Amino acid sequence: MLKEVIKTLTDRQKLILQAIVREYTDTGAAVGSKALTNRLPIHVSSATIRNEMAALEEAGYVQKEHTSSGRVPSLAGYRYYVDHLVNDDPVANNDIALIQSELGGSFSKIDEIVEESANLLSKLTSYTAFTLRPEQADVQLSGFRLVPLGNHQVMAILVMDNGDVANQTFSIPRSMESDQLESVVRLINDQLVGLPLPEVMLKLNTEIPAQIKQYMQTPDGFLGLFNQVLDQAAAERFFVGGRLNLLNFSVNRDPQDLKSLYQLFDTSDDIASVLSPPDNQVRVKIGDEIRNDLLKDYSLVTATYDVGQHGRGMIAVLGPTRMPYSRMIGLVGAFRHELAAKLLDYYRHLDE
Amino acid sequence: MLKEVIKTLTDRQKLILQAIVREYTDTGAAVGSKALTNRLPIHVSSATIRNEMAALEEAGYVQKEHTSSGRVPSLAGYRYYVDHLVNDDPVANNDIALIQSELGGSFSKIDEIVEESANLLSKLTSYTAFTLRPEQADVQLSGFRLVPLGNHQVMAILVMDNGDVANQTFSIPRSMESDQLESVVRLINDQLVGLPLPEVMLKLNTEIPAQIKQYMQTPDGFLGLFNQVLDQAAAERFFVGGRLNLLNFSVNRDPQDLKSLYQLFDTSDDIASVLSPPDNQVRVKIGDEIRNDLLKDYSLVTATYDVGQHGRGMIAVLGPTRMPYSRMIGLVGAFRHELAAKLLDYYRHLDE
DNA sequence: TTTTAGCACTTGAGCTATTTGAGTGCTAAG
DNA sequence: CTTAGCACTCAAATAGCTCAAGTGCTAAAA
Repeated sequence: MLKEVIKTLTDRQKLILQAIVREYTDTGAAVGSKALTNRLPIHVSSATIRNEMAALEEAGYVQKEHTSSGRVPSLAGYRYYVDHLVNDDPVANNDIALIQSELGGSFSKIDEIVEESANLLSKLTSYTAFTLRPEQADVQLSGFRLVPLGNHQVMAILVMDNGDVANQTFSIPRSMESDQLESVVRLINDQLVGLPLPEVMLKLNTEIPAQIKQYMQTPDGFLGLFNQVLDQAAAERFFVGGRLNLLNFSVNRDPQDLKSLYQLFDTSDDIASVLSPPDNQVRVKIGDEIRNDLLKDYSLVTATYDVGQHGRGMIAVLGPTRMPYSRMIGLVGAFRHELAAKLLDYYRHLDE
Repeated sequence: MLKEVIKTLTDRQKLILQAIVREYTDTGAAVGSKALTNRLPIHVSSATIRNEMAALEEAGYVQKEHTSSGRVPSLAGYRYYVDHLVNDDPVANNDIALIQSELGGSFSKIDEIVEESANLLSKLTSYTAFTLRPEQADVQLSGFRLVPLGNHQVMAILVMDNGDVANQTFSIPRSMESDQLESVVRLINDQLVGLPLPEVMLKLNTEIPAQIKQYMQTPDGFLGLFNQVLDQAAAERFFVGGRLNLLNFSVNRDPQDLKSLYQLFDTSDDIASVLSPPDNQVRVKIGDEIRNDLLKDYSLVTATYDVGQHGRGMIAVLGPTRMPYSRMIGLVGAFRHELAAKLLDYYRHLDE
């Protein structure tokens, strides 16, 4: 993709573009030259502003809704604003306080913390928020249990070395003896426990089936179960908060589109791919930069958060292109910081 | 509540009311006397129909949107239609086929079947569907396990005699010894296993705390956990399918109302109380008969389904008051039948 | 050369007729 | 009891008008 030529703007043009974006994201109405005279730190007449606006329009940063309307920022205008003109508003103190108090409670799983983060972030922004739990590249299977529950029901439990637990109940053939089960547990413990997950998956599809046949006639079901449990654990990485807020900032949209959007939220693989690039900053994607047709009228503020050896997660806020970017960027930045701190704290308690 | 006086209608008035309801639920537009002349099995002039319509309006079964508009059924009109004028349309063959094929797969839990039913029912109707899993009045706690997972993590597993399993992981104090845990398990098994759930809850709040104190300094957390697991199992009784379909038949509604509705769906206790009376028929509640302000512009078609000794569940469809009642009643009737059959089949496999 | 005042022009939003069509109630004749 | 006929009503669509906010351009002022 060719990088757009960035027109050089004079300082005054920058001030005007900044004022247009601020005013428009605040009010939602196209902004005219007269209205701007009051909002600018410098004193110039509306005629001068009109001239500058014409230049900004020429450069592609603002556009008109119709011949005699005020100007509205274009996607390029937002982009320029976000790249060069946002000011670092300090995050409101009570926002920080709210984050700390809501994340301050005691949680019994990281997933709960990450899920609650999605809700909290959507509450703070009034938009829709996404969170991805930290992914540890080298997580290992650290324990395997089969617990007979009676009635030919058995619960399989997988424990990971990062504290994650996955479980699933299933039925076993009536013909199966309990010492057969024990043999299977021993086999799994010998062969798979202590290995990183990708290796576990690999072995499950190569060596293990042959060995397990000694104890079970039809190991396929049992092995499928294993995959299922691991998949399920993987699926729970992704959380959405404030789904319904989408209704607030998507007025006048075809209900069919809304449905598609909600379906997109529910297919975590798809949406995750849309999200953050893995660099360590707050990032803003505007309109079609999101590279998803359904989201081309929205903006996305994303950031990773770093939990040291336990990997990195991601948080994101989806809102209208005319969102107050300064506030959002500040908020997401603060949030990622608080969340990382909370999770580090959580892991510290777990390990000690 | 006083029973409304039901005006006696002539046969011709019944035909006209029936035609009005049909036409209106089909098209959504108020229906006039002229349009009806073609839709009626008898031949009368529009003037006659006008006279009859005036009588129906007098009786409260239809109303006008404004002085010179056609007629629209009133809630009482729908009620009369549902009570006396629906015809038993045979359910479409491919609807039945679809139900059977979607429910035909193999499921590992009844909850999955009941949840899938909610989705399927919403798909069939294009409305929003609710399902409640069968409740067995006298379900007993049939097993209790504590599985140490390492790292001071323990998983508690409760098994019910109807095959339900609930589980939760939690952390224990580092000071706790494994023989203490074993004692607790023994205590629970001796005192609680084999009892019906309500009694389990009772004892947990009376005798048990004192006894458990022998092994644990602070049993509160542990007992709270127990409640939590049981609550969680209870919360999973209730499923919603086709939430988003609400958007289709709630156009022009305040987004705030929609949010309240979705919140209502998520508080299963509230919504469950709104649903079916426990008689063994397909029931229709129209508008304010639902006795919930948020739902007063909707209709609800509910039915119980009977799984013999394993109790009864419930299914329901929520749609606009102008829904095609004949089709809905037929469909819900067929669905409850198929679902009951599937569950009986499931339990038969489980018990054998 | 840059800024500004002034002015003619454009446009959507809001308002007020006006028309049209679907529908009603009523009356009087069949 | 039914129906044709007619005067009447009302929402929805259409057209015309005004108003406010905005623009671009020109020529004078700085």
